[in-house]
Amino acid sequence: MVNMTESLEPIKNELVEGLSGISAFWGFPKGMGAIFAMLYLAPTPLSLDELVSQTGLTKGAISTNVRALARMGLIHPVTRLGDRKDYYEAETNFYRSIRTLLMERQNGEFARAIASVQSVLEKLETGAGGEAAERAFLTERVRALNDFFNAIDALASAAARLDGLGLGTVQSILKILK
Amino acid sequence: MVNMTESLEPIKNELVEGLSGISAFWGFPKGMGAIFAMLYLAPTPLSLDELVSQTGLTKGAISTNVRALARMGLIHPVTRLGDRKDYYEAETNFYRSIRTLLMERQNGEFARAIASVQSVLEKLETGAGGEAAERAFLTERVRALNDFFNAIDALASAAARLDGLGLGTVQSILKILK
DNA sequence: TACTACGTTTAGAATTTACTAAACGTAGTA
DNA sequence: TACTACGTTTAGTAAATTCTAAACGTAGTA
Repeated sequence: MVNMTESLEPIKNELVEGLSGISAFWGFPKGMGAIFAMLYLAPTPLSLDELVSQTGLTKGAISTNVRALARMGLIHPVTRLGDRKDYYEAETNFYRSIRTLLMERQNGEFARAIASVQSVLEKLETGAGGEAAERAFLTERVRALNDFFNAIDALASAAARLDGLGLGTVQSILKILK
Repeated sequence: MVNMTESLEPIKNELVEGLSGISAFWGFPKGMGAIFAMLYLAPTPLSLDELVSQTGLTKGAISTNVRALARMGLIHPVTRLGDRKDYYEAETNFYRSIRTLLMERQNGEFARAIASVQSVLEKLETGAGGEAAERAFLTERVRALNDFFNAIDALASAAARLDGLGLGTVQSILKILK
């Protein structure tokens, strides 16, 4: 008799390709999406070598992408006593990952960008000079932008703190507010 | 006497660079961020040629990026009677833009990716074959993923419908839920 | 010490991206 | 009709990205 387990392979592959596409859409490497998908669909943590054989990427690529995914909190390293291999498992709480990603902004390029908005706002609010009406207009616009970033941040924090925000929760929020 | 209005220029430039950085961080062209920033800081709609002179990009680049920004709902074309030029102004409700961007997914690559998750879920729920335990595991994981996408979508809809979701609103939500 | 089994880093290739410069299409105007 | 003023498209280019292949570093083991 044929091993019936095999009938799930094509379904897995379909999802791997789907997540690769989503990854690419958001500007991440396609391989990164594939790696995450493999881990997300694996019932048990996978080693780097298992990822190599299942994704077709080389060790180097896996190594790099896996580190990036871990920095974003989308996967977690797992070490086993007496086993030199590193294993990885997928984070299943996506909201927590979003939060991690937003925290990550405290370093790097994104951080300086956000900080620059904040700093521009302060300069506009405290400084003098420039034509009054234009200054007021700019201040208002920059303030709105700054508020937006803060709101997103707060919302992501909230979602992570609630350990996820299901469809039901979102619908409750809607009901309360409308 | 020197024109004092000029003292606002460096502040504008700082923000333009900040938004360019944010744009790049999210995987969009830097120039796209710059164009949006110019429009967002302009008290009145700007023409394509004004954008050319203010950003230093060429007409072609502006034309392309402006179209992409409009598709995402981050800017809007403005036409004036008896004026052949096209003008553009920035959308100031960012939540509405997010919503537009998520609607945009109904075409293109992202659409097919999201649809594939949905379709995989259906196959898993209705189909047979494969080992029972593994099938159950996969179904659960894919269902969680699908729920996540739906929740994000619902939340973005809500925010757009409320015409924005300020810091205050987010804090109210938090209070209610915690 | 040498050997093995790992993960990481590097050099370079292939691909993709984001732009420029210039040709092009088109709608209004004389 | 030709002319002008615009936006769009195209061909080509420079730079960045993402990978491969292979060298490398290192920690355990004999």
